[in-house]
Amino acid sequence: MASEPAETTNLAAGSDALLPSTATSNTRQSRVRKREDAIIAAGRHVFTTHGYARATMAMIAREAGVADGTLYTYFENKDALARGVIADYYARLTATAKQGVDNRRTTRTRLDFLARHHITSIMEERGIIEMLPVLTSSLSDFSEDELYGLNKTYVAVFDTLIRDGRASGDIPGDADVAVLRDIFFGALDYGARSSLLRSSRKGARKADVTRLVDRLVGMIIGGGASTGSLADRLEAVIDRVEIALKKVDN
Amino acid sequence: MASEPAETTNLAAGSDALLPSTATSNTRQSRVRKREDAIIAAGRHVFTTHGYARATMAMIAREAGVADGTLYTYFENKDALARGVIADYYARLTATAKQGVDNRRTTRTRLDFLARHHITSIMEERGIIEMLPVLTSSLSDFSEDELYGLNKTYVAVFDTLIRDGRASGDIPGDADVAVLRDIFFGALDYGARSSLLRSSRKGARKADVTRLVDRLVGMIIGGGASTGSLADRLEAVIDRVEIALKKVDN
DNA sequence: TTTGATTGAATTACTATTCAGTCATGCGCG
DNA sequence: CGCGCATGACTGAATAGTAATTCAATCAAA
Repeated sequence: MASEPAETTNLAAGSDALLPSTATSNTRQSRVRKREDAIIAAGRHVFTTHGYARATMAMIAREAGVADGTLYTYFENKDALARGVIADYYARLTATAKQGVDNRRTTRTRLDFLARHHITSIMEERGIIEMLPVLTSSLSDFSEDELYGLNKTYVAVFDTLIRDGRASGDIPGDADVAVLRDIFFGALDYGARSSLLRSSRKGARKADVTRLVDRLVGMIIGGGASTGSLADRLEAVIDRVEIALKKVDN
Repeated sequence: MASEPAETTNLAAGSDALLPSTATSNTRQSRVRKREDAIIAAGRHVFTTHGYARATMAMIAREAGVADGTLYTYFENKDALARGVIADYYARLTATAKQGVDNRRTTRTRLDFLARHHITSIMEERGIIEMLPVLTSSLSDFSEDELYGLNKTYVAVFDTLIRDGRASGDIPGDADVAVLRDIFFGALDYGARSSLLRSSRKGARKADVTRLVDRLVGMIIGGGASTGSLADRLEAVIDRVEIALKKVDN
């Protein structure tokens, strides 16, 4: 946990974002914080493997090494605990995404990184994301929910990337950023799910990811798979005419 | 329910796919079937509005107009009932998708229809789809699950469309169909969710859908988002030529 | 009359949550 | 310096509420 390669994509556990992480400190405060971390880590694991409904407070307590009741001094209830887990997840996801993007130069490598980073994280902790609908349903004013804000902050990394890419001329077109966002994250989320279902071997999954990311990035950077030059499109049209004419011959 | 416009996109309720629907028949068999339909309809409504966890068997029974215990003569348990609802949903979704595609000529209009059809259905009955993760988690061999098969049959409509489009030269490139599928359905699912959260007005949501679908179809067909270009006009001409040729064939 | 569907009150299971009691820490005071 | 108390953390058995599920009794069609 101490010497983390700065460039890695995965979201190692534990939220040591704040405080100077004095590993030796043993004050009351620090122990409380450690415990909170342990509970969140346990929650992440249990929720990820069992899903919100099947996960029980008892499981989480046991895994965190505390009594059932202790959970309630840290989180008001199961719902709040799950939200805590998600908040921690988003915090790490956003931080590593930002960092990775800042470390690259070109729009293409940045986009490529962000795509891989997202789909990889999703695949590793799919269960976390799947709790979102359960927690937010029956919430008419979702825009006031903290989770909405966390997600917004996260996707802002993408939005900024697109705007910068446009400003520098790397990304053609002027489609609504929201549309590109839907396509980008939607494809990655769906791709993560289907790859996990389809391929059991890790190597196969990696290939799935590469294929999808390459195509997706190409579509966004290239303004469409076949850049849509007039000549290209005319050629496609000519092909169709020829095929149609063939029918006439028969 | 009797005189349904053939061209509509929405998935009217009730699964009258099979049997000649003798509205007057009053045999034991027919009443049993009617009751099953009522239960599925009630389940669909309750699950959609409350989500799997908050929906109770009592609610569904009340809404279906039967006693709690009756549900168990039709479905083994809550899980099976939810699966029944999903199966019915997929059956209708697939049927209307196929029908709509078959009713159009060009690859572009077919793809456009399929995209709108999908996102519209999702937006209307989002809760149904969100039950999937809950029901399938803890299922290591998902590929053996019936729901997997239903989904596969549904997306096959897209796969066929892409292959046909390629054969006729409408769709350039030779990227893995699975990749296009991830992008297509992923973007639509994600777009449905974010539009529902973002826009409360129905008109705004409609605009969201149009923007996303146009862009997405453009990306796959390769035409880009631009409209009214020379190429578009040529394509329109070709459509007319093809239709004219059909008439010649007859 | 038989047979299968239907009923809904009773049962069962499960778990989130509470709380009275225990414990440990760190601080103030002798 | 060391002692004991006040404070807050921690414990886990008991509670409480919720629904899923069962089943003996009833009903209605064939």
